[in-house]
Amino acid sequence: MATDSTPHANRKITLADIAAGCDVSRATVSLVLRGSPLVNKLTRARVEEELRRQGYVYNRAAANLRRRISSSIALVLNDLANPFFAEFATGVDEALGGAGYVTLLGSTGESIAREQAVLGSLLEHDPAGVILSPAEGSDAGQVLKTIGMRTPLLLFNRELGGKASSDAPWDRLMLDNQRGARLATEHLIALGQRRIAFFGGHAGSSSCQQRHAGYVEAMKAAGLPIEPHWRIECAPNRVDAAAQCGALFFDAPAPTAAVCYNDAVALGLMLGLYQRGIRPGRDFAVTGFDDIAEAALSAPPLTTLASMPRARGRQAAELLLRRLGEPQADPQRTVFPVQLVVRGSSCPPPAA
Amino acid sequence: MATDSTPHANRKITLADIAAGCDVSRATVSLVLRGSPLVNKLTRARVEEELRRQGYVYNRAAANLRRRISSSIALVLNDLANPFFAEFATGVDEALGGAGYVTLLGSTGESIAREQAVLGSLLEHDPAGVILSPAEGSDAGQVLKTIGMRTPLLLFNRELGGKASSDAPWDRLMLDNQRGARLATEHLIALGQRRIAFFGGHAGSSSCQQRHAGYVEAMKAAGLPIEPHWRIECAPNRVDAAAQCGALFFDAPAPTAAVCYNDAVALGLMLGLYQRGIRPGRDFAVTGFDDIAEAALSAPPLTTLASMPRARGRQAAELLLRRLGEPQADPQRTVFPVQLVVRGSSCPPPAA
DNA sequence: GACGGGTATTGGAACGATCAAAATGTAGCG
DNA sequence: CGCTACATTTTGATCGTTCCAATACCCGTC
Repeated sequence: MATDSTPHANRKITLADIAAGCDVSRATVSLVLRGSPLVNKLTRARVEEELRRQGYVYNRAAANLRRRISSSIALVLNDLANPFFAEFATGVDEALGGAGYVTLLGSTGESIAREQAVLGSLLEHDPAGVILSPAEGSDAGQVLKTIGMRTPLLLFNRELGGKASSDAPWDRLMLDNQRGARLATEHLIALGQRRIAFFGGHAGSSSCQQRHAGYVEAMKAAGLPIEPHWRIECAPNRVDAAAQCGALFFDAPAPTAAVCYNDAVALGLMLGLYQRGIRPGRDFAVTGFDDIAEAALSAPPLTTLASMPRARGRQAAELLLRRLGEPQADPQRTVFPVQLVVRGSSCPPPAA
Repeated sequence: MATDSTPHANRKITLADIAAGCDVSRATVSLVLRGSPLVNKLTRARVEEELRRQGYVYNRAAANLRRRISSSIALVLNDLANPFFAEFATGVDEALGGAGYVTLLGSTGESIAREQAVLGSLLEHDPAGVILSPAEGSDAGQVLKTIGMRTPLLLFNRELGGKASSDAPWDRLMLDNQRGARLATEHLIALGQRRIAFFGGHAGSSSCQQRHAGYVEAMKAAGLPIEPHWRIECAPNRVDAAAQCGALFFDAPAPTAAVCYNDAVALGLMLGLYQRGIRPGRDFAVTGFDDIAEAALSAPPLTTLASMPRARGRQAAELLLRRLGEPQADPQRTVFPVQLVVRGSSCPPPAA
């Protein structure tokens, strides 16, 4: 069915081939490709026919080299397998694709070494900008050194360590972690909870610190005590959270509610609670963070904070694209106000 | 802290800059960069120092242009937000990164039009190959036309419509859908189930057809009847599955078990069952397909078929890389034998 | 002191596109 | 007929890298 009048040379078709094929210069073909009004209608038709006939595909790399521009954006994520980031990536790709950019993907798996390697490798492809959700413990100096000053960086989700935030030469898109955790904690307090734990995450990560700070803020404002053993660390995934569940109950007084670092942790904790015969949403209140798809569908459905990752992805892309337009403007910090979504997993304490 | 002895010109550093900086030719610098044994130790040291001093970054696009090779692979997925594909993408990126390739990402959101657009756009960046999990209803002729004969294609997860499979000039990596669904159905039958529905997915998709065929095969082999209203279609996501749950019980005889198109559907169905007061894993048996992370953590945990998407991603990358090495070899079809994972959601029928 | 044989280095032409400037052709007009 | 005005097309240099052939140099030998 394909129009294969041309024998299959094992070489790629270039402008020169088209030019030769319909007896014009390379420049004219180039003008046709870019829809310039300078070319004669008849010529354009002839050239377009020849393009189709030979099955020409544009070589954007060559064009970009000459024009000294770039049409790709690097997207580097600490954990693509996490649905939150998968949604985010989808949003980024949507928005970038719409603007004619291509997404160079890199996943670091929370490894700083891989982050460096991936950034270095992607930068060799000369992206117009970088969207980075850094690995835990990633350092500003390191990142700045490999990215350089020329390529705009948009930082998502986490701050980088080691350098004062104020003079960082990049834009940021963050979630309002502190306020979110405060809202969740206040919600539990309003339900009558008094012994509330903060569960999950690593104390080293900036988002975890912020969420914990929000929790502390709400507890203090309500005049409630905070026991040291109500702070349990664990890796931000279900499996580790389920495993660490027991730690909540080693010492008295045991908590009757937990503000969790994120949804993955909250879902894992609920599983752990079930395994000990404790019913989340009835005997023990749980809140999450992120509002991933399964939060609404767990049993009980999870009270959490919605950050709308796909929309954040689009937003990140738009922020970066705007930055490309005005490279000199001051670095900008955007904070998205997460929203509390109340569902069945939060409940009053069991009648003592 | 950065070694900024060079004033910040607003131009990128090139080979020529380095060459000028330490008084050698561009060719020599190029040799140093590629670790050629031809250059003198002393010269090499001088050049390397200068590279560091000026903060040179390699321009792979320019090099690829000259060498007429490519160092990127396009990865086009029908639904990146689905954890199954997110895991797959992670695996692909892992393996490609390890082999020095960069991943060009594209997500189509199950739209054929977007698939065409995305493929076209990515191809302009001249990838060495393409890994494609096609959108539902995507047509072989169309895809072949935009990809052309030159760029190797690895098809994942779904077949393309419209062209005979046998003469398709691309490799494929598929899951053994039919056998998987047969295993699940046989498992339910062995538990004593007799009225088993096939729930979810679109009848148009090849994977759905294959899974349904496996179900039919097992039912027929056991001599069990299949009622037409035991085949419920729905979009392959939780929300639609939960909404369609009721359709299972419109007509008698109602099923007491369901083989679901995939895990997302199974989890949605379980939610729908709960909402009608039916307890999955006790009153009604459910099986899924994919073994996504949350399958093990739902309540009850989901009996399903493990396909290990991250490993499949690595495998897909390896298959494509091997193909790049030997472009002339015959197209290859690889089928991964999924494994049945028995968990709590499958149970005998309630004692009639 | 011309010659052979390493070792190290280099100039200049590619790769496939774009851009600026120059070159065509074609009419109109005094 | 010569001149400008306009529309269309072409020439040749260029982007940053690699390849190829050529060269420069050093050392030892006849």
